[in-house]
Amino acid sequence: MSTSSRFAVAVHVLTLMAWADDEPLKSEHVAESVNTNAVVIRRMLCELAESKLVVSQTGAMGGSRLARDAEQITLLDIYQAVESRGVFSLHRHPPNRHCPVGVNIGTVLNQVLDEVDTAVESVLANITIKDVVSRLQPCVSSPVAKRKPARKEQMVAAGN
Amino acid sequence: MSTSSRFAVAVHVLTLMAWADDEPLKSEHVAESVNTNAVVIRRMLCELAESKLVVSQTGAMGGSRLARDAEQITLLDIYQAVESRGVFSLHRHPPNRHCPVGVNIGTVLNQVLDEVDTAVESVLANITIKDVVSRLQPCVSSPVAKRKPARKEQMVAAGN
DNA sequence: ACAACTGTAACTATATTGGTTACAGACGAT
DNA sequence: ATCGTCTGTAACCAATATAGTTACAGTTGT
Repeated sequence: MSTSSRFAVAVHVLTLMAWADDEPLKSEHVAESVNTNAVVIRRMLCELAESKLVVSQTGAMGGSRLARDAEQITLLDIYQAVESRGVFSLHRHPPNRHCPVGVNIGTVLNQVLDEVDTAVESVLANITIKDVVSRLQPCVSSPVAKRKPARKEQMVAAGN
Repeated sequence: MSTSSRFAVAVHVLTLMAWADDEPLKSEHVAESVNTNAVVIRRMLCELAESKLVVSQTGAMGGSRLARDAEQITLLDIYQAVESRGVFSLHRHPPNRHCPVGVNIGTVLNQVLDEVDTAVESVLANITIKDVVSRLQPCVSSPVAKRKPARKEQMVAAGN
């Protein structure tokens, strides 16, 4: 479904800043860790700045850092800053309103999608960037991700 | 994030079949209700058939119907049949493994994404197609969807 | 045999994301 | 003051996923 890694990248970026502990990071440096182009990072930093999660400084010796403590930034804050829509979408074109199912399915689907969004949000609201940093340290020796088999396996650090 | 309406359409399709109560539906007829092309529907019906949610019959007087009772089909079944990946994706290219954050962020992110997937799945597992059909009837007079303001508003039955 | 269906291939169209180059403007250091 | 180092942003192109369309082979009831 989601073809976008925006959330993953945004969490990565803010984690780097928490790790750097208030020292401003250059977009070029962040891009190296994320393994992408610095402009992609700067675009994302602008969105994060609009949501008051980071502050950036232009000019020489500039860079970006967290706008507040790492334990005051939840993954929900990040999610809302960089992912504009909910988890699912409705029909591209509205269904046939002359069909008894078509005319009302949208209302029911919206109720369901709301339940889903709420569930996702409550998971994300309970994890802070500080939590992510803490979870980072214990796994120095297990560089490969493990996830439920149901999900198409996603490797990290694979060939680089 | 999700640019896909596959889940919404699949729920719509199976709801139609539950509504039709075992009478086989033609793809052309389903497409009319969904407001799309019959081939799009047939493609999706093939996926749903592979997951044993519907059965189709070729030839004259053919069509598709539910493979089992509407209360035995959950939205999780549908989700797993038509949406291949989890809610979020990891980085497109693996992060820099020479960075202390980059080398381990994938592991931590996968843990988080698993939590999210699990939350979504447990919501969907508790709603059946029969539930959707029941929720359909009471809303004959409120054709416009209402969702949480956080989500970009999605209208149904808008201009058709 | 014929008409009415599904299954499927082969396209095209559309949208979103990511990557790249280029450059204006901010700012610290000298 | 000006120079080098940054961010912010516009304007592209590339890659990917989904949706829509036409066409047709194969299946089946009548």
